[in-house]
Amino acid sequence: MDVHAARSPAMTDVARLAGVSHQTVSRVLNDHPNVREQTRLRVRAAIAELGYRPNRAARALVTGRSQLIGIVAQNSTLYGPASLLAAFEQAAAEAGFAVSVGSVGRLDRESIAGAVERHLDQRVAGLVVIAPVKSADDALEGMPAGVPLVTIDGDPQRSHTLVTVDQSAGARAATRHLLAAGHRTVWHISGPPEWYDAAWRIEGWRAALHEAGAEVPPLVNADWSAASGYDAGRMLARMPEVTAVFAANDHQALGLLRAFSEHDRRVPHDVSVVGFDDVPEAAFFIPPLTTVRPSFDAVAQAGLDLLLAQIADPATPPNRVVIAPSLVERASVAPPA
Amino acid sequence: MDVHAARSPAMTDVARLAGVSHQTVSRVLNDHPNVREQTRLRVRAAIAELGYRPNRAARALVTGRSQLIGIVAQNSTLYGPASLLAAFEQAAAEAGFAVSVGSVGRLDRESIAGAVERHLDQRVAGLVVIAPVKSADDALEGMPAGVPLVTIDGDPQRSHTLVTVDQSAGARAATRHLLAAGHRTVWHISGPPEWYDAAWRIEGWRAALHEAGAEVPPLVNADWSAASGYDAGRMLARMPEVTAVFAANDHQALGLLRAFSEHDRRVPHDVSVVGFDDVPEAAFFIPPLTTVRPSFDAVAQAGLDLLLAQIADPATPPNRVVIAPSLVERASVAPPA
DNA sequence: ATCGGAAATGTTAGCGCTCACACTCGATCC
DNA sequence: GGATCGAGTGTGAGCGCTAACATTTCCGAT
Repeated sequence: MDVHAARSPAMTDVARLAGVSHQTVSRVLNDHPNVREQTRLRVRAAIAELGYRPNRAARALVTGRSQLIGIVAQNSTLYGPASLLAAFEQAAAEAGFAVSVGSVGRLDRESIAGAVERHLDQRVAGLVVIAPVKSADDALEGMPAGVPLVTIDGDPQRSHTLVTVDQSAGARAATRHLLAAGHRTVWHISGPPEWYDAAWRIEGWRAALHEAGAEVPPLVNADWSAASGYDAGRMLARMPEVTAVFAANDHQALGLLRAFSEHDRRVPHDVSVVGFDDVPEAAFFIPPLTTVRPSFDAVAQAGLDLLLAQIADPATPPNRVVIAPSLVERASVAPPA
Repeated sequence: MDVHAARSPAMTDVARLAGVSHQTVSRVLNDHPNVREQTRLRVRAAIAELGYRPNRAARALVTGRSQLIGIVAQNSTLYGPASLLAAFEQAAAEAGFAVSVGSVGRLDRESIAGAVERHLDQRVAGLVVIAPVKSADDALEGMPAGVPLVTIDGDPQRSHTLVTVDQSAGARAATRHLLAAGHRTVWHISGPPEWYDAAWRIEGWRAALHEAGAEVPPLVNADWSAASGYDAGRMLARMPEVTAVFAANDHQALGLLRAFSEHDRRVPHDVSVVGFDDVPEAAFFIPPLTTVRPSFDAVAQAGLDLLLAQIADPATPPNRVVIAPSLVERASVAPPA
C-alpha cells in the first residue's frame, strides 16, 4: 500500500520546490527575521502546495525540548479537575502547545511519581501537577529539577511555583454569608482532611466563626461524594439546632439537600445550605444552591502563564498566584425560622 | 541519586558503561531475542546506574511513529466525555501509550479539523475522536488516511472503525419501563437533534411507543443542560395528562425535577421520570433518579483495543463495537396516580 | 569605482535512535 | 575438514530538523 503513498514531504522537498535551501525553509517556519519577503512568500507557497507539516519529533530531537506540556491529575471525573484540564488544554493550544494527560488512580507517591516519569519520557517542555494532597507534593520533591513545574492547589509552603484558589477566603465568605442571614452558628461538612482544599476550607470556616464570636460546632467529616453528604445530612437533620450548613462541595450539598428533604427539613426555611464549586447543575438543585465559585479558567490561565514563563526562561524565580473565588447567591439561604 | 549530569545520558553512554555497542543496548530496550542473558543483565545494570531514559523523540523520528495517541473531545467537563477520557488514559498508559488531548470549544468542522491537525503535527500513532454530531464526522472525511482512527458515538453509517453506545436500546428500555409501570404514554425531552445520541434516543423512544400501541406525544426539544430541562419541565408541569417523562440525560432530568417540584407535581407520585447517563449524583436527586447507564469504561476499553489493533496492523478492516447500556432502577418511577 | 558591513542565503554537523547489514564464532552437517 | 548455519554482536547510514558558521548579495558611504 505504501507503493504510491509517498512518505510525507520533508523540509528538503519544500526547499527544492521553492528553490532555496532547507535552512531558509526552517527560517520561514520559525519566523526568523532575515528572510526576504519575496522568498518568504515563495516558501509559504511551496509549503501549502505540498501540504508540508513539520516533523515535531525531529525538532524536539535537535532542540531537546518538545512543544508538549504534561498535566498530571487524579483520575477522576470530579468537576474541578475536569474543568481545569479542559481550560488548560484550550489555553495551551492557543500558545501552540499540545497537552498530554497522565491521570492517576490514586494520589499516592508511587502513582504520581509514575505519571511524572512517563511524562519525562516524553520529554515534556513543562509539567503541571494538580497536587491537592501532601503525598503528591512529596512525590514531586525528588524530581529532577530542570523541567519547569507548576502545581495547582498544592501546599503553599512548598518552594516551587504554584497556583491556588483561595479556599480559605471562599469558606469565610460562605460562612459569613450564613451568619449575616442571622444564623447563630454554621456547621461544616468537610472534604477529606488530607486534601489541602478541604483543610483550608475548614480553616476559613473556623476563622469566620471565631471572628464573629460564634460557637464552633463539631466538624462533620466526609469525602467529596454526594453519598457522604447524604450520610452527613441524615445526622444533621435530626438536630433541630442545626439551621445552617456549609458543605465543602456542591455534590455533598446535593446529598445533604436530599437527606433534609427526606426528614422534612425544608431548605431554606428550616435549614440554610451553601456549597462550593458552582457546578453547572447547582442552579437546578431543589432549591437552587448558593455556592462559592472558583474560576477554573483563571486558574488554568495563570498556571499556563507561569509555566510558559518558566519554559521561556528557566531561571524565572518561583512564583505564586492565588485566585479569589466569588460567592454566588441563590435560593438555599434564608434567615432562621 | 546524583544530579550533576550536564545532559541526560544517551544510549552510547549506556553502551560504553556496559562494554557493548549502542545497538545491543537498543536490542535490550526493545526486547529483541538474540541477546545473551548475561549481556542483557549487564546492560540493564548500566541503564539503572545511569538513570538512562530513552529519548522518545529520537525513536519517533526514525520509526516515523510516536507512542502517542490523540483524543479529540468537546468540552470535556460533561460527565460522559470526562469519564471516557479518564478511562482511556488509564487503558492507554497500561499499553505504554501516552495520551494527548485536544478539546474543542465547538463541534463544527473547523474546530475538529484544527484539533485533528494539531494531533497530526505531533505524529500521533492513532486518533480517537468523540464525534457525536454530523459536522465532526464530516471533518474527518477529508482526513489523510493512514493514521489509525476510531470514532466514539459517531455515525454508524460511516465506514471507519467506531464504538457506540446503543442509544436506541437504552431509550427503548427506559420507555418500556415507564409503560410497564402502567403509564398510558411517555413524553420525551430530547437532546439537540443534530447529535446522533439524541437522534437515536428519540428513535428508541418512538419505537417503544409504537410497539406498545401507545400514542406518540409531541417531542420536546432541549439541549443537554439542566436549564433546558427546567424550561421543558415548566411546560410539562402544566399538563395534567403528562404522567411519565423520559429525559435525554440526567442533567435535564434534574432541571425537570425542580420544575415539577415548583409546580407541586410530585415525583414519582404525580409524574414519573427516567434519565440517561447515570451521573454519580443521580442517586441523590430528589427523588433518586431511575436512569440508563452506558458503561464508559467498556466504551473506552473497546475503543482503545480497536485502535491498538489498527496501529499494530494498519490493514485491519474497519470494525464496529456497540455497547449495550443498562437500566438502573431507583425511586423516580411509579404507577400513575 | 571601492569598500564595509549588514542582510540574505547556503553548508555542515550533529541530536539519539533504529534499520539493514556485516561480522564473529562455535555447533552441525555431509 | 571445509561448508553451512544461526545466535550474538558490531558498524554505518540516515530519519528531519536546528544551530553554528560560511558565504554571497546588496547597498550606501567613501
